[in-house]
Amino acid sequence: MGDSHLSHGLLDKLNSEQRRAVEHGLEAQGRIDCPPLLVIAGAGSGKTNTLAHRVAHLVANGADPRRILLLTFSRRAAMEMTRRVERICGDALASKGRAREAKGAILPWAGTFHGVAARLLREYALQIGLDPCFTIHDREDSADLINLVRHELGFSKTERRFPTKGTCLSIYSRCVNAESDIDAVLTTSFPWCAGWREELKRLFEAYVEAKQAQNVLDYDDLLLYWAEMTNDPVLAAEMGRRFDHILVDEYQDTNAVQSSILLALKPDGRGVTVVGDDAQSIYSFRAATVRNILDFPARFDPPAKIVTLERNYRSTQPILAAANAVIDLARERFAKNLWTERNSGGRPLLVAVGDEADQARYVVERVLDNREAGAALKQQAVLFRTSHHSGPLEVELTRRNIPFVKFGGLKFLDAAHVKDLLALLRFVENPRDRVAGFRLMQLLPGMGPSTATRLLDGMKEDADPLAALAAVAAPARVGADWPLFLALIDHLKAGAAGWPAEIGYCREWYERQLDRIYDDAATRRADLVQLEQIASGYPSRERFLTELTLDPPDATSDEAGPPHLDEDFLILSTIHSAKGREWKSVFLLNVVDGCIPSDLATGASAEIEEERRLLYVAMTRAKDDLHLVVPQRFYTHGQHPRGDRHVYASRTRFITEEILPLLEVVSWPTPTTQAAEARSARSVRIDVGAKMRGMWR
DNA sequence: GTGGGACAGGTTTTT
DNA sequence: CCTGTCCCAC
Repeated sequence: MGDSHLSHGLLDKLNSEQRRAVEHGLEAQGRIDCPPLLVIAGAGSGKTNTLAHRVAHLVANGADPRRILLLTFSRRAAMEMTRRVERICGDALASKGRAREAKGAILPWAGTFHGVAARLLREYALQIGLDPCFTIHDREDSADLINLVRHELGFSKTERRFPTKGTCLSIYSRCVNAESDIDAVLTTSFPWCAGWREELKRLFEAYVEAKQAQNVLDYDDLLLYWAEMTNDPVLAAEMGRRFDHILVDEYQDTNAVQSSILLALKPDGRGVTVVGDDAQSIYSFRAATVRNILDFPARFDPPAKIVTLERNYRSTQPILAAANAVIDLARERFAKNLWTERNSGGRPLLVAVGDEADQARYVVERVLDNREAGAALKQQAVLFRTSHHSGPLEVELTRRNIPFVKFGGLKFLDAAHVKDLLALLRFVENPRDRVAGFRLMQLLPGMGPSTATRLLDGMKEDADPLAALAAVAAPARVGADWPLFLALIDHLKAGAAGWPAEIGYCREWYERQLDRIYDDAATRRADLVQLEQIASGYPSRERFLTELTLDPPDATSDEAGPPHLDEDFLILSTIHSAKGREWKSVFLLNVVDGCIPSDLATGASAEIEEERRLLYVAMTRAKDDLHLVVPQRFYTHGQHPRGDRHVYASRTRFITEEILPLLEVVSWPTPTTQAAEARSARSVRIDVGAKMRGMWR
C-alpha cells in the first residue's frame, strides 16, 4: 500500500540533487517504476543519508522491505544503513503517531556481497550440488590450503624458489575476480612469476579440487558460486524476482564478478540503484574496477539516469580546496567539483617533523590540545597508509595513558590461539575441512604433521568422518590426550551442550594445551574469554563461524585491552578502513614518498593513481582541521633497536609545488620552545622563521 | 616423527 | 620483527 503522506516530512532536509536521487522512479504518487539509477556521490556529500532516505522513501511508498536487497561494502556500513532507515521511517511514522509500525521497516537483506552470497548459497545449496554445511575459509586458511596442495605437488622443493603461498593465492584470486586468464594476470601484475605458469595452473586446479572435496569455500568462491548460480536462467530469474529493488553502495569498489551478479539478477536494470564515487576507488588490488561505475549508465537502454551530488556537508572550504587540488591532477574521472558553504577555518597544515618519534609526539600534543578545547578523543582520528605506520604512535599513546582503538591491520582472528579454538569449532561443523583438522590435531602433544595427515586421510572417504576418526588409533605417545579429544568431539557432535555453552567446553579443553604451547598463556586466555563473549551474541555455531569469517572484529584486543564503548578513545585507522567515516580533526601520518605512494605500488601508473585517490580519501575525512605530517627522517626496519640506519624522506609527490599555497607549511617542534611560546603569547599569526627552516629540512 | 633451536628473509591495503 | 624453514637430538 502506498502511503505518500509519509514522504512529505521525509524529504525536507535534503538538497535538490539528493531529492532527485531519492525520488527517482517514485515521482508519480503511489506508483513505483524505477529504471536504473547511478548516483555519483562526492566525498561528504551525504551519500549514506541519501541512500537511507531512498530506501525509506521506497518503503513509505509501499515497497516491501523484505524484498529490498541492499549491498554494502562492509557489515558496519550495512548496520549503519539499517539503523538510519529505521530511524527515518520511525520519525516519519512517529509524527503521525504510528511509531510502532516502523519496526516492519527493518531490512533483512542488508549486507555485504559476501555475506548475502553465503546466505543464498546455504539456501540453494542442494539445488547446486553443494553440501549446506560448508565452512568458509578466510584469507589465511586459503593460503594454508594452497600450501598443503603445494607440498603435495612437490612445488615446495623446487630449485628456484616457488612463489610463496600468499603470492599464489593472490594470483589465483586475481584471475577469478578480474575474470581474466592466468597469462594476462601474470604479465600485468606478477611478472616475476611468469616462469611458473604451468606449475601455477596445476596448483590452482588441485586447489579447486581440494576445496570441493573438503566442502569449503573461500572468499572468492562465495562470489563465484553466486555468479555461477545466476548463469542458470531459471535460478537467476527466481532470485531476481525475490527482490523488487537492489541498491549497491560503494559501487566503485566492486569487481567484475560482482557486477555480473547484479546484471544477471536485474538484466534490464529496473529497480537497480548504484551509488559511488570514482574518485574514491581504492580497492583495485582486490580486482575492483572503476569501469563498473564508469560504464554503468551505458549498460542499459535507455541508459541509466545519473544524479551527481557535489555539495559537501563535511569539510571546511580550505580543506576541500586542498583535496580537490590533489584529485584534479588525476587522469580519467567523472567531472565533479565539491563545494561547501563552510567558509571558515584555516588551511590544512603540512607539518614537517624530525622523525617518526617526533611525529608521534606532535600528534599526541595536538590531540590533547584539541581535547582541552572541547573535542572528545572520539572526534579525532589518526590515519595511515599501512598498519605498522602507527607503531611509534601506539607506544607514545600507551606511555601517556591515552586510550585508543585501532582499525585495520592485524585482526583479532589472526592470533594463533584464536585460530586454534576456531579450528576446533570448524572441524566439528565440517569434518572434511582439512585446514581446520590439520591445525587442530597438531595441538595434541606428540601429534605432528605426518600423524595428522595419516589420521585425516583415514577418515576422509567415510560417510561419517567423525565416527571413522574414533575408530583409528593414534600413536601411543599422544597418551591420555587422545581419548579426551575423542570424547570432546563426540560431545560436540551430539550437540548436547547447545550453543553457546559448547564453546565453554572447547575452551576448557583447549586451555589444557594452551599452557604447554605458549609461554604467555595468561594474556591469550583473556582473548579466549572475549571470543566466548562474542560467540554468545550469535544464535548458532554455524552463524558464528560464518559471520566471524566474513566480518572479523576490527579492533584488536592487545595488552591495553579494548576501552569500553562508552569511554572516550582516539581512533587509529588505515586509510582503507576509514572509508565512509568522518572526524572533526584528522591527522595523516607519513605523508612522504614511499608511504603514499607506497614504494610497493611502484611502476604501473594505474597503481600510482590509486595511491593518489587514497590521499584524497584520507584528506576528505576531515571536517574542521587536517594535519598532514611529514617526517624528514625514517629509520629502516629490521635492525637492532639502537641502530641508526635511516633514509631521508621527501614530501609525497601528490602534493606538488602548485598545491603548497593551499596548505599552511610549518615545522615542529620549533627550535626554541621558549621563544615559540613567547611569540604565541603575543599571538603571532604566522611563524615565518619556521616556514623558512621547513623549506630546507 | 616430533619438537626445539638456529637462521634467513620478506614486508600494503581487505571481504 | 615475526614467520617460515632447515637441521638435529630425542
